Amino acid sequence: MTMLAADEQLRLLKKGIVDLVSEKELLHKLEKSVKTGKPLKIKAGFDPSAPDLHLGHTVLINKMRQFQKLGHEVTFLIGDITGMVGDPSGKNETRRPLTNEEVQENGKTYARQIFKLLDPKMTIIDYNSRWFGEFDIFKLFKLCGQYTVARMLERDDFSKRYKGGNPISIHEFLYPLLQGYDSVALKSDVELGGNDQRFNLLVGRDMQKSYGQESQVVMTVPLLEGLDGIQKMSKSMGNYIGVDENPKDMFGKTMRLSDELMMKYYELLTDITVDEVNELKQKMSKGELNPRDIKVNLAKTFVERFHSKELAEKAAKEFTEIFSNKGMPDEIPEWVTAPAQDVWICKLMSDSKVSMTSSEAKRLVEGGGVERDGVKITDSKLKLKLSSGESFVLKAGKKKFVRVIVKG
RNA sequence: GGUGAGGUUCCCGAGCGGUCAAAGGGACCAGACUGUAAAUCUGGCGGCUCUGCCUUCGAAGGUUCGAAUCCUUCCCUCACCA
Repeated sequence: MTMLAADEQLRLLKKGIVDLVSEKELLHKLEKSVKTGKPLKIKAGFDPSAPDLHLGHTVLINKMRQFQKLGHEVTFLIGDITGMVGDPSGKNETRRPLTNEEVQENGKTYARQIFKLLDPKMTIIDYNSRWFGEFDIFKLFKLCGQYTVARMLERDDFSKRYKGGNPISIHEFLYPLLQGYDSVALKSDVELGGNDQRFNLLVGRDMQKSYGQESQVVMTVPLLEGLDGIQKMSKSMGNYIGVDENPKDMFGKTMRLSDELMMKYYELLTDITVDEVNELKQKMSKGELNPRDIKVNLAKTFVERFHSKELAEKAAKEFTEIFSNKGMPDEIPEWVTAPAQDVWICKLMSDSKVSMTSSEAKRLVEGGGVERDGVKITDSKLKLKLSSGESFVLKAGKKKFVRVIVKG
């Protein structure tokens, strides 16, 4: 493969990033790579315990792909050892070590997801247990000796917790060191990460220097805000769109974004240019375009990227059915029960899984959120008679449906 | 090791012997409104065989007719001192 000129590569890579430490070093590395024909080693680390990628990760993965397209060697590093520590992000406990099988399993899950975006032939998947597995106490001493407590406390998260009187366990200090050592083990030229990883990535630079290597270039990408528009997108916050999610949810969740957030998603997650984004914004404020249509388009883009064009169309159609035309989805889960007298509506709802508990069901009914075949139910004490052969649709809130079928 | 302050329902945080399933805020759910939203307003927000019953206020015991509230021991966190 013939490589693009170094300055041209740099120009492309600089797009859509937050930090670059440092541009000069990156240019230098690129020049050397072009001259020798040797690709740069690009590293990005991932947590093994939650192998579900969401759109937030894809910002980073897109950047990896960009490097890949330019001919560089991308390593998708699964931190199966660092994962036991957990990145210090609040109250952390040492996590249970994953078994070998679990690590393998999660690795496969990751692979399936990233290869929707990355080229399988050009991506290396590695595990940091490969070098930490045989790390002994002496090596650990040496590693710990490379850094000081004061420097560790520079990390925003640590200093906040420390000042705020919140606990910090010693092992949490280890996390940045271990992550930094990963760069030493991989001899990485560039490490990519989310903006919140800045500190850890910079430690990697120091570590490499301590171990006699040239420091890696650090590049961070913006953190994607979650569906709430406040917190960053994460699985634990529940404000995410997963790349593995079914078309219906992926579409629905996108449609629930605020207009403002929608534009951010356009900027960070699609290929359209800044100018085009601005044009869309203008047309919307002038009323030439309906924001809803722009959002539908975004939702389709996502479903298309992670599933297929057909499924994107289907999801769009179904969405319009349910919400705009107040219809019902094509596929409603079915729940079969035996004929009975005096079945309490709330019990029926909890049994058929349309609500978690009967108390919750009661609240839903009293709040006017329950319909039976399109007719609102208002009496939370309602008893139903279920006779054989009967079937009807229960709707709880906007999104939950169940078709009750009486058999027997 | 010493001294002081703490651990309350998903989170923050009030309560400090009965009127406490526990104020207030956030998150969340539902209804109204809309363009699917957001914002706003309204209601809800432990469970159940639901005008009652059961479980919950770090853990275990105890005092009391009655404890989140008092006592004892233990566990955990923070601050200052060593």
